[in-house]
Parts: sequence; C-alpha cells; structure tokens
Amino acid sequence: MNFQPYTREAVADLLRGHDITPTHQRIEIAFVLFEKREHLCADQIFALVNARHAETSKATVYNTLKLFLDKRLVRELIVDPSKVFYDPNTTPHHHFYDVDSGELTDIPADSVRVEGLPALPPGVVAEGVDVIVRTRRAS
Amino acid sequence: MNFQPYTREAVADLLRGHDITPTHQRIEIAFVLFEKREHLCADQIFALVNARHAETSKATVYNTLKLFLDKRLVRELIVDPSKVFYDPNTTPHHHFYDVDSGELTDIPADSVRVEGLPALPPGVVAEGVDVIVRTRRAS
DNA sequence: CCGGTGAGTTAGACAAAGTCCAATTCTTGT
DNA sequence: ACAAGAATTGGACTTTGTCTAACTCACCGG
Ligand SMILES: [Mn+2]
Ligand SMILES: [Mn+2]
Ligand SMILES: [Zn+2]
Ligand SMILES: [Zn+2]
Repeated sequence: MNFQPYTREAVADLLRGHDITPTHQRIEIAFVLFEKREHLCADQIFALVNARHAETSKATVYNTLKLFLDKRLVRELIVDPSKVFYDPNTTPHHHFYDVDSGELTDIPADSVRVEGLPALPPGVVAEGVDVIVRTRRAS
Repeated sequence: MNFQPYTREAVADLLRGHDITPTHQRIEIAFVLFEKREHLCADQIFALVNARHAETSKATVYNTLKLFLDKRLVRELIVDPSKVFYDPNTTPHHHFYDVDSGELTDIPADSVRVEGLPALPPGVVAEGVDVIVRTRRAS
C-alpha cells in the first residue's frame, strides 16, 4: 500500500481495504496525507482539509487519525514534545529529526541494521524499533 | 557523573560542577532525580519534591528542568505523546518503551550497534541517535 | 551590620494539543 | 423510503507547559 492514490475513488478503495467505511471526511483526510506523503500533525491536517471550504471538525480529525492508526493506515511519530506527527508510510523506516527546524526526513530501513538488542522481558512482544537521529545546524 | 549522590551536599557539588548555582529548590529537584535514577516527568517531580512540605512551584520545576537540560545534567525523552520524561542518565543508552504501561527501561548502549545510517545532509550535525523499542504485552 | 543589586522563585493567567459529550446528521440494509 | 446504527459536530473541558510581573533571597560593598 505504498502507492499514490490520486483520485478520491482510489482513496476510498484504500480505506475499504483497511476495513474503514469511507466517509466524505475520512476520504479528505486520507487524501491530504497520501497526496503529500509528508509527516503532518493534526492541526496541519485540519487546516489542509478545511482550506477551500470548512468540511471537517477538529473532533473528526482526531477521531479519524486514531482510527487510521488503529487500522494501520498511518503510523504515529513521537519526536516533538508538543505534537504528534502522522506518517503515511507504514513500511519500516527511520527518521532524521532536525531539532532546530522540526523537520522530519525518512531514512530507508533496508540500509540500517540495529544489532545487539537484548532479549525482551518475558510476556512482552516488540511492536517496532524506531531509530531517530536528532540533528542540528552545524555550530 | 554516573554516581549516586546521597547527600544534599553531594548534589550541590554535582550542580556546581555543571555551572549551576545550587539553590534549595534545584537541590531538591536534582536529589529526587538522582536518588531514584528513574525516568520521571515534570508533574511526578513536582509531586515528589512537594511530598513533605510545599517547597517548589510548578514554574520552578519547569525552569529548573530546562536549565538541567541545557547544562547537560539530565536528558529529555520524547516517547509519550502527552508528556516529556527526564532521564538522569546522560551517558548514551537506549530504551524499551511499553506502550501499554508507559514504562521505560534502559538498554545499555555498549551492546547495541546501529549500522548503515546514511550520511547527514550538509550543514547539519548529529546530536544523538535514539533507539526506542516499542513493546506491548504478548497477545 | 545594612542597603542595593541581580539572580531565582512564585502565583496565577494564558496557550496549545487533545478529549469528551450529547445532539445531530449520514450511511446502509431491508 | 425507513429504521437503526455509525459517524460527525460544536463547544466545554483537561492536561501539559509557558509567560509575566511581583516578590524573595543570597551576596557584596561600604
Ligand atoms: Mn504527568
Ligand atoms: Mn500539549
Ligand atoms: Zn517517515
Ligand atoms: Zn534512560
């Protein structure tokens, strides 16, 4: 599911494929995320979706992002202390995070190897391994 | 500076070593962090410092944590979408993060190798590499 | 001592991100 | 077309963190 759905119908199909009933609001939100393929936070999505005409409430943006997360249509990035970013790329990959600008850049997973991690405590299972390289402008 | 300062005087010395004027409030906050050596968030620190007698305001807790961060006495962990954790261990290491319980556990850095990271964009320098293994209770 | 100066602390107002709820509006199946 | 459940909504609310102007305290020179 790493394609670029250009039309609303393609987005609706993508949603159905993830067991999400495609409503007008959900289609617009998914369209914004998959059109840009950028790391966006809730209020950017809210602004983009409502740029032309007011169509979607704040509550629905948050409800929908939580649903997308649950259905594995997007993934959550916790790197900024004040807001969550949503990543339309759910394939394993890592990130550069520029602490000055707040900019997030993808690092493809295939080149990176993380070795020597200790065994997990019993009764616990790994959900994912995130590598975040914090960067800043050279002194 | 990975020792356990048991006395207020030892904490004061630790602060002076980091160019921090040791005030009563700063000593109490550092004492709580270095006594427990746990990952604590601001309001836990606020509660612990004020457990016996009210001694320190919310503003001072936040001011002080920012100062400690700046002076590299503690490090910040961005892992929970709703609050920042402060880590008294500033030596390089990584973390397990249990998404169910919110619990953070250290992973010593020496065993872990991260290989194959791409070169940094020009004009940018790495500040650190964080590896976070998200875990949850087995199905 | 004592008064001045600057650093540190404080209460409380404020801001931003996110949650919750009851009322309303869609969607879907029949 | 209709009923029933699902989704959406405005707005109140909560939580985390920031800001500011007043106050306090430690320290120093006289
Ligand atoms: Mn808390
Ligand atoms: Mn917040
Ligand atoms: Zn990404
Ligand atoms: Zn740690």
